[in-house]
Amino acid sequence: MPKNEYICDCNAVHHDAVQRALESMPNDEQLSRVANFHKIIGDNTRCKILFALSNGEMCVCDLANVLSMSKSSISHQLSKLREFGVVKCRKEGKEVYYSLDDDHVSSLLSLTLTHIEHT
Amino acid sequence: MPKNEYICDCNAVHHDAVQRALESMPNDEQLSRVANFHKIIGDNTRCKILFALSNGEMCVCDLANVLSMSKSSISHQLSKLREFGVVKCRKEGKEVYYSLDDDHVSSLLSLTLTHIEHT
DNA sequence: ATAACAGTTGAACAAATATTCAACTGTTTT
DNA sequence: AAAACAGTTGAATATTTGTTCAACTGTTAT
Repeated sequence: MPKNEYICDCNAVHHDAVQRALESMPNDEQLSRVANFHKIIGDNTRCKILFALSNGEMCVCDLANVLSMSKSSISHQLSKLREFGVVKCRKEGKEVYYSLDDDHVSSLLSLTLTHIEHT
Repeated sequence: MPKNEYICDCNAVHHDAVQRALESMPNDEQLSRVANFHKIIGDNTRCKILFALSNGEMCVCDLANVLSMSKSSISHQLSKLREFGVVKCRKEGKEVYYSLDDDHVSSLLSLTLTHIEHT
């Protein structure tokens, strides 16, 4: 990459390091998915929902009471979580039961929790 | 928890499930830290910075070129990443070299990447 | 000393996001 | 059939968050 193609006006560029980083960089699609995955977990409300669901399935009403929030608000967040494949749901009569779609998420949360603990 | 203490107006509450969720729920402080940790990674720009740094330290200018963004923007994000203990920096003359503060982050990223891959 | 440079910072602006509210499904009960 | 209920949805509002811009710090070179 010739110097004049750089965005930056400075001379302090370490060409080899830049090159290496560019080569090993995941593509845009992968990068967005990684970022979005963390973004979806990176919210207090959704985090709380996920911790609650790690004990087993719950209906919207249960979650509303656990989080002390409106059903509407919970429902909005649940639909986001479902959109990203983090939770799934099953309907039974008037109620809808939500549960974690993936053990990965649950184990990731407890991993993060223990990591946060000793920092 | 008596029924009249519930936020929600509905009768469909599963008291035992709600109770269990409340008992196992991490406290507010822990929860915020877990959520914030994921939030800090859950952004395209910061994610890209972290992937770049997983190859070794880089100065602000290098990162600006890798990401094709302004030094200012990169610097703002770096200060956030540093605030949360994800990266650290070392000064050498006019330049400032950033690196990952914790192997945990790097391994978390590649873990997420592989998880995202087969979904 | 002065100029050039790498990086930082705060304010301003723009974009993304969370919650509320009200209206709406679809299911069950009377 | 009508009423009651669990949950969903879209629009509106409020808040958070990312980038830009311009001014600034501190270091090195002239």
